[in-house]
Amino acid sequence: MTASSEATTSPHSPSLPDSPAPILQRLGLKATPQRLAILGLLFNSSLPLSIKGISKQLPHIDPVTIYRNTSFLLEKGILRRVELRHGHAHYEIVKAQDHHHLICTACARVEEIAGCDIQILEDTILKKSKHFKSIHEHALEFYGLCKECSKLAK
Amino acid sequence: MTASSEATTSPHSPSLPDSPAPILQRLGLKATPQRLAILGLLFNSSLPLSIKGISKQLPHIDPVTIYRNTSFLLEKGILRRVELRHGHAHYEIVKAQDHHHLICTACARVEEIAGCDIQILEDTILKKSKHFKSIHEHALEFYGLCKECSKLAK
DNA sequence: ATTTAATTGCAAATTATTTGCATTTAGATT
DNA sequence: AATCTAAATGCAAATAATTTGCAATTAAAT
Repeated sequence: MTASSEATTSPHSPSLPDSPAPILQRLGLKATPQRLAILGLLFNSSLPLSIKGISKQLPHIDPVTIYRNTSFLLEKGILRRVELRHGHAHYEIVKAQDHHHLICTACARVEEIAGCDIQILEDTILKKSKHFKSIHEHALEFYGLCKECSKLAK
Repeated sequence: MTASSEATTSPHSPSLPDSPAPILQRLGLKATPQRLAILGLLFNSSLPLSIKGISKQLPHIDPVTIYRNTSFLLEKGILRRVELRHGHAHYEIVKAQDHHHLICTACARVEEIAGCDIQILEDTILKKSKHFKSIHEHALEFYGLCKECSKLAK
């Protein structure tokens, strides 16, 4: 209960991850090899990963452990769940700079879109809303065809 | 095959639904009572419905039939699938004017946000993209707290 | 070295969704 | 109106994603 949180960490907003181990410490989570491996993988991935994707690269870790860790890290705000319409969840590290994705609806290609100006809309939306008080997150994905699939068109 | 499509319908884009029966005819689909009921329900709903939501209001229709019809109508562009993070799909009629949703992450409240200017971003995004040729759809949802849940805050 | 709560792995349950197949039926044809 | 046929339905069973229970293990505090 007496978490020695003497803030030796950087001064930016709550959970801007530096690297796996410090993150876990900061949250008071045990740095198990499984956790470090999962987080490490996500840190090095340029695109969101599915449970299976993680599982394939870390076959010695039980998928249940991956499920539990991802949803835990999701709650803690370290991970974000991305909807790619592939029939299962995908996760990525929450980075300082917000971004979105382009998803090919023909093949499974995903590309990151840098930058995001949506947040500036949020105040306006709330002003117009009848029932809502605050917005803490948004999801924006673009679905289309990648160049390759566009060529194979019919 | 000889669908008597003599365009008595309005002159706007491909599938802007008027009402259940005409839509089905236009697509060459049988107007079964089940289909009409499902479409009718969605037409009258101001918010996206889940399979269960539809099922509850139409208990005499087998859920499998609802699954099959929603995914069929989804492919045909009559319905859109909305991601509310409730653990299952939600569907709504595709209307002329694009819109988005506010979803309370504490209770399950959903509110519609009228209007959308995201499409004007699409060209810019494609110009910057390395692999993508076209965008035909986007999903934008805002997650936050509704006023009621905000009061019950902790 | 000891302790303990957190974490893991395995088995089994749950939930969402899909598929196979025999029966029914909307709508076209006569 | 009776007949025909492909499309659509309902039921049972399969699959896929995710969650839960519990005993065994382990990180990190003492």
